[in-house]
Amino acid sequence: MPELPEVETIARSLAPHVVGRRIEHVLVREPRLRQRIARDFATRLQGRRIVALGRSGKTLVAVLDDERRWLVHLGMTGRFTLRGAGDPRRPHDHVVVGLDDGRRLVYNDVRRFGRLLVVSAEAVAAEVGRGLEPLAEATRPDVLARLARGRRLPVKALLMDQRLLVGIGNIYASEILFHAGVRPRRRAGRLTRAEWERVVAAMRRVLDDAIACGGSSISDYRDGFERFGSYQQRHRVYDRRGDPCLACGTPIRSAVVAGRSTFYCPACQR
DNA sequence: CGCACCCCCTGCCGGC
DNA sequence: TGCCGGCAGGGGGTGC
Repeated sequence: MPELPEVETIARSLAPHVVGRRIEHVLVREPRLRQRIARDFATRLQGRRIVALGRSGKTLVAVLDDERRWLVHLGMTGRFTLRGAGDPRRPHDHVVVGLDDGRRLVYNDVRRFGRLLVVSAEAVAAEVGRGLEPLAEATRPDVLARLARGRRLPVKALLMDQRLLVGIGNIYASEILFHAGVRPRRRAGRLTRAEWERVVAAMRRVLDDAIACGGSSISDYRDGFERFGSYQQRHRVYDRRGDPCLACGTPIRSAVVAGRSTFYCPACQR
């Protein structure tokens, strides 16, 4: 579930509280995530100080004082939250990281699709992918048009391909294409220059607005202090099948595109 | 190359 | 009320 805006919100909510803190103990209660947590995971964190907390694509990146990076990918249902010293343990708390102020960073994940690892700075790109950041200046319409040239896959699949563009998942792909007025099944290589301009503008606007709203809380997502986001209230198409388009009143349609449920307005999007 | 499937795992919801 | 199938925001793999 957590896409770029949710991961960004978690990083921003936690950074002021964890940057500068030293990791005093690490408890891996359940290592069997999608990728098993490495045996030396705890050792690599133990005693380190957190010098920065940010995001790359959908991955949380904590910079450690030995230059290594602690990467946290939340999968579908992962939560990464800060708890007080006395807070009780909860079901699906898989990793607990105790800080030197007595608080704990907790990785909780019902479905265990997440991923936690500690790698060297140089290895980060290989682990999180080398795709373009949607909000970076360099991610311009002509750049996406070039990546899409000659490709027959649906534009929605291209937006979600983390090898090309990082951070956009199933919710925001549908929302971005609505704002751009482009149907999700359009062949990526056949979008016009003007359409790429609209897609890039929509991408920035939707992701910026979603970050400003603290992300979308559909069911599991909460920020680093378990607060809800509110961007779900601004969704124009996601999970609105059959409801009237907020722009023109036409019922929103759904379809499966690239294996994922997809929502669009047949009138506003062409 | 693109996609249709399968997998990972648990919880929830709607239908019967 | 209770059971069961289908579905869920993530990614990765295989085979056609």
